[in-house]
Amino acid sequence: MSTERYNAREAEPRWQKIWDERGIFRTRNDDPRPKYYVLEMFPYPSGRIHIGHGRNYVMGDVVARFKRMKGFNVLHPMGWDAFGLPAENAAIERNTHPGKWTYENIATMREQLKLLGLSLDWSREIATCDPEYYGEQQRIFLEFLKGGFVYRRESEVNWDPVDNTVLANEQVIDGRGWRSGALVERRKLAQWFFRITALAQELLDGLDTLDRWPDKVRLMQRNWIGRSEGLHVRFALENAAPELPREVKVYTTRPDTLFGASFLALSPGHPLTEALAANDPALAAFVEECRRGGTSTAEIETQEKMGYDTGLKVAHPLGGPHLPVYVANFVLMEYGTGAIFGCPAHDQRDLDFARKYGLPVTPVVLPPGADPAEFEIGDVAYDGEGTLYHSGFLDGLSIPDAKEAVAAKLEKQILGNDAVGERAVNFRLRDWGISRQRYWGCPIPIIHCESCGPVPVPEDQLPVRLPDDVSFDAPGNPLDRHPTWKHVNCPQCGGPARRETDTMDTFVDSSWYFARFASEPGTAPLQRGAADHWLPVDQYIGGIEHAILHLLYSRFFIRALKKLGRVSLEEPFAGLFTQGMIVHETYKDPEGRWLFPEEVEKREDGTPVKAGTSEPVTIGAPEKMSKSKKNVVPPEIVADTFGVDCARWFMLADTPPERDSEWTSAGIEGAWRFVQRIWRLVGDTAALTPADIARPESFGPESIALRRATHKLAAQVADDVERLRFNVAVARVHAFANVFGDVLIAARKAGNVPADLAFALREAARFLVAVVAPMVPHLAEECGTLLGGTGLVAEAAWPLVEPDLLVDDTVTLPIQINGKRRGEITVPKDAAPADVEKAVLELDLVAQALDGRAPKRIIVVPQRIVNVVA
RNA sequence: GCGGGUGUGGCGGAACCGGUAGACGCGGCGGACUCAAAAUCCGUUUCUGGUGACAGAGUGUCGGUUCGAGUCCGACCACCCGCACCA
Repeated sequence: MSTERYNAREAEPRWQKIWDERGIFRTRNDDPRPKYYVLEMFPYPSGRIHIGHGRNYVMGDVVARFKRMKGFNVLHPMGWDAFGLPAENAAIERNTHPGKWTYENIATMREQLKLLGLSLDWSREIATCDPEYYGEQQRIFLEFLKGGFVYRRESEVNWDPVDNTVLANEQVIDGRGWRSGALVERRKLAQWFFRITALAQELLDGLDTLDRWPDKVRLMQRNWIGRSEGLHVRFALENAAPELPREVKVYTTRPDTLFGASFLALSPGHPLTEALAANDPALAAFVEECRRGGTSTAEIETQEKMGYDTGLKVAHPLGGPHLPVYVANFVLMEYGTGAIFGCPAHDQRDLDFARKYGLPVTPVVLPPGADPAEFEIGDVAYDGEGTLYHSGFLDGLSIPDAKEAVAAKLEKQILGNDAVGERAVNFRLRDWGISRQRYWGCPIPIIHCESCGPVPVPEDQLPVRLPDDVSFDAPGNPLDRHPTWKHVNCPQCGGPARRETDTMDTFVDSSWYFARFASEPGTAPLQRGAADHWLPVDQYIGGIEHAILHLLYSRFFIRALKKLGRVSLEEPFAGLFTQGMIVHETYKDPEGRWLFPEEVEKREDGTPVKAGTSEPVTIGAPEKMSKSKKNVVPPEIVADTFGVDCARWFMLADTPPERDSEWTSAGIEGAWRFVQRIWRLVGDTAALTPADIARPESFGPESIALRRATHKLAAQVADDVERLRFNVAVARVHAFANVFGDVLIAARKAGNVPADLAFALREAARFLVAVVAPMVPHLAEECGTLLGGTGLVAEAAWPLVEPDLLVDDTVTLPIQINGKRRGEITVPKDAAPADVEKAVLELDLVAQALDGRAPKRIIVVPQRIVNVVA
C-alpha cells in the first residue's frame, strides 16, 4: 500500500524537465502520421498572466495531448501578439522602449505558461514584433496592393484624442475608443484600406461550410456582413442650378413602397449636400451641427431626427407627386448611396421625420384583414406583410410581387442614358482601415514621392524596420518626428521622398500568424507547402470577444492569399470553440480598496476579514479576473501549493467549457482530493497486484463488471474530449473511481486476489492513468512509474477498447404504468418485445395495478422502457 | 428596435434521437478511525407527508401534442449576449 501523498510540487517540475529534454512536443512537418493542428488564440504580452488566462490553453492542451495519444502528428504552437498600444503607453510611463518592455513581458509570461505543463512546441514560438515576422507581413501587404486588395483614400476616421490614433469602426465602442475610453472625434485623413468588401459575398457563403463553428459566431458574422437585396433608383432633379448634378440615386430594399414616398433625404456627407452647402451658409451650418452629434448608443437612441429643406424637388419615377429633397442627420453616407427616399407609413425613421416636418404619410401596404377605408398610421410605422393599395399598377399585389414589379418596370424605364432602376446588393460590411499613427506596429512599406506618388518599397529592402532610437516625450507618432527615418529617396525616380509613417492595425498581425506556425523554425515565414499541409487549424480555441473582428479578418486574409497564390485553402479555422472566462469573487476593505484573495481570511464564524486583522471585508459578485480588481490568482501560487494539475483539473471540471467558471478555494481543494485519490487508487493497485500479470483465460463476474466499466470509461471519455465536453469527462472519471475504489476495497478485504481480478485491477489502473493523462499530465507520469511503466505516458497510445465490453448482456428496463414509474425488470439485452411484454405482465406490481383487467396498451421500447396503459 | 441564447436541488451542473430527472462534484448532516485533530473512508442529502415500506408534487409560468415531455409546438415572464438611424 502506498502511504505517501502525491507530491505535486516536487513531481511537476521534474516531469516538465524530462518532457523538455526529450523534446517530445517538437513537431516535424515530414512526420507521416495524420496531422492535427490545435491552436489557442495567442496572448498579448501585457505583463503577467493569472490563472484566468490559463483556461483556454489548458483546454487546447487536453485536445493536443489526447490527439497525440490517438496517433496524430499534433502541431500545438505558441506565440505573442506583440505589437500594440500598451507597449507605447508603458514606454511613456516608465521611460523605456516598447520593444524592451514587450520582450521582458514575453520572457516572464513564457515561464508562467511553462508552469502550466502545456505540451507546446516552443521551437516554433514567434512574436509579431520580430522583424522576420513583420517583414513577411509587409511582403503580403505589397502583394495585396498589387492584387487590388489594398488601396488608399481620404477618409473620415474615428480619431481617438487620448491615444492620438485612428480607430477602426470596430474599435469604437459606444462612441469611445476601445482602449482609452475617450470620446471619439471625426477627422479626414489619407488612409490605407484592405478591400475586405470585395470578398463580402464569399465570406458570407463560406460561413455555411464552417460546420464546426458555434452557430452564434456564424450568425454574428452573417449579421456583421449584413447582405441586403434591393434596388437603386435614380430620381431626376427638377429645379437644380445648372452646375449641380441632374439626378439623385437612392438605394432601397422596399421599392414596393415607392408610391408612399413623401420626401428624399441626403446624408450630410453626400456630394450634392456639399455642393449645395458651398453656396448656402445655413445648410453648411446644419451639416456642421450634424457632425457634432455624438455616436454613442444613448445619443443615437435619443437623437432627434433633424432635416434641412434644400428647396430642390425630384420627379417621382412612377408618376406620383414631386418630392422635396432634404438633408437629414439620420442618413448614413457609408451605406448604400448616401441618399434615401422616405416612406413614412412603412419606416419608423421616416415616420418620425415626416411628423416633425409635416410631410404626408400615405400608407400603401394594407395589413391582412384591415379595412382600407379605416386603416391609418399613428405613431408607429407598419412594416409587416400585407397587400399593396394606393399604388396604381401595384394595387392588390403582395409585397414580394410588388418589389419585383417595380424593379422590372424601372429597369426598362430610361432617364438620360441609363435605366432608372437597377437591382443591387448591399453589404453592411465596410472596408478595413489599417493605418495607425503609432510607433509600435508593423511599418507600412510605402514611400511617398512628390512626382511618383505612393511607391512600394522594393522587395530587397524589406523588412522596413522600426528605428530603435525613438522618443515618446511628445504626443503623436514618433516615426513622424524621427529626425532621419522617414527621409529616403524614391525607389522609382531617385528623388527625395518620405516613408509612410503609419503602421498597421495590430489585427493585421493576428490575421495570418497561424500560417506562420506551419513553417519549421528557421525557414521562410509563409510557405505554401507547409501552410497547405497544416491548415486549416483543426481546433481553434479562444474568447467570444473575437467572434467578429479577428476571425473575419483572418478569413479574409486566407481567401486573399489564396487568390494571390500563396496558399491553397479558403478557410483558416475548421473547428472553432469559444471558451468562457474564469471569474472570481471580489474583495474590498472598509475604505473601499480592492484586496487580493490571499489578503482575505475567514474567521471561525465564517465572516471574512482582512488577513491578520479584524477589519471586515466586503465580498462582491464574481467577476472576470482582472488586475485592476485584484481578484486574480497567480499560477505560481497554485503551482507551489496544490500543483498545476489541480488547477488544470479544476478548470476542466464542473462547468461546461463555453460558460464562465468561478474559481473558488473549495473547488481547488476538491481537485486536490481527487488527484490524491487517483494516486492512491493506482498505488494500492500496484501494491496489491503483480506488475507482470498475464491475461487469464477467463474472467469471473466481478472482473467482467470492472472491465466493462474500465473500457466504457476509455470509450466515453474519448468521445467527451472529442466534443470538448471536459466537464462531463471529469464526471465520468469520478464515477469510475467510485466503482474502481469499491472493487479495490473488496479485494483488499478478501485478502487474496485471484489472477483474473488482479489483471482487471491492473488494467483499470492503466486505463485510468491514460484517460486522465491529457488533463493531469504530471500526475499521470508519476502514476505510470508507479505501475512499473518505462516509457512516458505523454507518448503512450490511448487505451485500446475491446468493443465486446461496451455492451451489456442484460438491461434493466423501467416499468411505467400510465406514464408513472412503478418498478423495473431486467431482461436479456436482445430480448424480443413480445417476451418482455409477457414477462412484465407476469409481475405482481403490474397485476395489482391492472386489478384483473386487461391492459389497454403496452409499449415496449427495446433497451429503453416499458409502459403499461391500464 | 432587430437578432440570438439561457432558465433543472442549498450551489456548479448531468440527462445521446421524446423513454428511470437530479449522474458527478461542492456544501450540509450523521457515522467509522483517532486520546484529540488533520487526512482518509462509509452513509445520507429535490420538496411535502409518514418512524417506515410508501404516497403525492417537481426541470421559469400557462396551455398543447404524445402511451410517455427537462427535451417537441404555441403564448408569456425573467435574465444574458450581439448588432443598432444599414433605408
